[in-house]
Amino acid sequence: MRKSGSTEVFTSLDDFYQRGDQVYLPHLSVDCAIFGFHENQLRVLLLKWKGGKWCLPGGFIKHKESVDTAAHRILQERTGLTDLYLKQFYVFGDPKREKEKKNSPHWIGKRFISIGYYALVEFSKVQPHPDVFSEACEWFDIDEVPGLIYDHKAIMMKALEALRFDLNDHPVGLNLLPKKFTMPELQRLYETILGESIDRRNFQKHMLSMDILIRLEERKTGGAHKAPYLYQFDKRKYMLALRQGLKLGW
Amino acid sequence: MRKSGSTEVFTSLDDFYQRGDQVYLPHLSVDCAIFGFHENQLRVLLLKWKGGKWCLPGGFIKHKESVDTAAHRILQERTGLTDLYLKQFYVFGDPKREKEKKNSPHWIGKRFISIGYYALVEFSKVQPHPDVFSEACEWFDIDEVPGLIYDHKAIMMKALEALRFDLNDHPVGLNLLPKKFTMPELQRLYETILGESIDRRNFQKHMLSMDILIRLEERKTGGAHKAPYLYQFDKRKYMLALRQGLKLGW
DNA sequence: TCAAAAGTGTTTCGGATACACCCATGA
DNA sequence: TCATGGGTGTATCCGAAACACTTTTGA
Repeated sequence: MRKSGSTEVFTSLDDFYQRGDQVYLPHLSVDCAIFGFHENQLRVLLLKWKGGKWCLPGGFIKHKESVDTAAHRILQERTGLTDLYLKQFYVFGDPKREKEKKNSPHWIGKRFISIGYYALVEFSKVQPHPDVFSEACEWFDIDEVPGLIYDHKAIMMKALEALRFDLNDHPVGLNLLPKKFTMPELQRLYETILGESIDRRNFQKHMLSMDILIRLEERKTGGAHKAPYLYQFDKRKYMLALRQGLKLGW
Repeated sequence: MRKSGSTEVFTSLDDFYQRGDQVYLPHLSVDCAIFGFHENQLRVLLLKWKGGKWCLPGGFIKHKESVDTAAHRILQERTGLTDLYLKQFYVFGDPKREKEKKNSPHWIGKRFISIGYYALVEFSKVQPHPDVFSEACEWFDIDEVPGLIYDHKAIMMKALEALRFDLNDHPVGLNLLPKKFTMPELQRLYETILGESIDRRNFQKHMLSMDILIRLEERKTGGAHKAPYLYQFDKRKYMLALRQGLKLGW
């Protein structure tokens, strides 16, 4: 029993069921929608239960641990990343939210209130790791998500909504894109998150006018057509602009 | 022991300390910043502990109760209002957030994670009720708030920030103002929430252009100067506009 | 009668939108 | 050579911001 870190302190899965409440706060969980961007598509990382259904990666909060720290710890176990952008967006507190749950005597069979986070990760840096309850950990295109357990579909949709809402005043591009990217790639990111298409020329003009991008000498070669320039964010100016309340996004 | 409803099931304060965890979820609380608008000032409702310090009204979640329901129940006990606008805005989950707390053997002495809500109420309809722990319940001008226990000041500031952020796409005016109000009153509301002054003429033009206000025949008499018109919101159009994602506020 | 607040304009300006043209590349 | 995608530039429009004048009221 050492597949992931979350149950390190336990000797077996059964032990986890029995003694989990000595380590974790009861009735509280953290669920995360991990977003990545790959091949011009917004994606979300899901786990497959040994039962069969898919779910969002999640975990529990240790007795003396901050909720944010718990979320970071849980995500690190799933993605291998220590430094990812994480944002708490909602609490799901309906006592009936876990439809399929059987009221077992274990602490884990009780009612849980879930704190929802979304994470933005650089797709290529992620190494998906299933946890002890899961047989798979895979990326899904945002509009090809299968049925999920409990209210996880609702949680995911709310996360997406929050992301959409945050697009203009949070470092979304900075955290979803690789260091170097092209203008069209940046545009696709905005388009998939917003779910609408944007005029190519106006988008470029707008982005450049914000003075947060650095155009590199290189161009992205290998494409079938004219080679686009590569850009990277001017992280200092980017963060400064955000702090000043400037609307970045579209 | 029947000053408020929150401890109805208990026979005494001591009983509440002893058996509280049989009724409420452990480690979880709800704290509310209740906002009102009176005499052209944004105000917040605070409780005074029998110890002496002020705090935000709060409470706990029953075992089979939804978190939203708990927040409504708690607020009703403080304000007497059954129908108020309530929004969950953040979870405060730092294990060190309750500085002054002594680690007592009671459930209530343990570490608590607090779910923050803000409420918008019509000032005149509120009848402040202290709870069993409190000797007073009073309105404070938003920038004259005294020192608060734990991290309640931070919670209040975050609530205010959330309110500011929500101003454009949530029914803020509708819930803070009385049925009938004048255009200058509406403007003061926006100005105090945003913390900036707005051109009188542009504000009026803008508000009227959104087609969510009904001008009444009456005017507000008694003032020292020219009598302003009274308005009320066209609730149907207001809500429709919100649902369509129209930016209402300023 | 006058200061202060309220109602109703007009002018101006900038950012968003729409659209046209040229360039590079692989099929 | 040509279809496709990428880079750059210009005209237009609309809403926001700036600003002027009149009206009402109690002191």
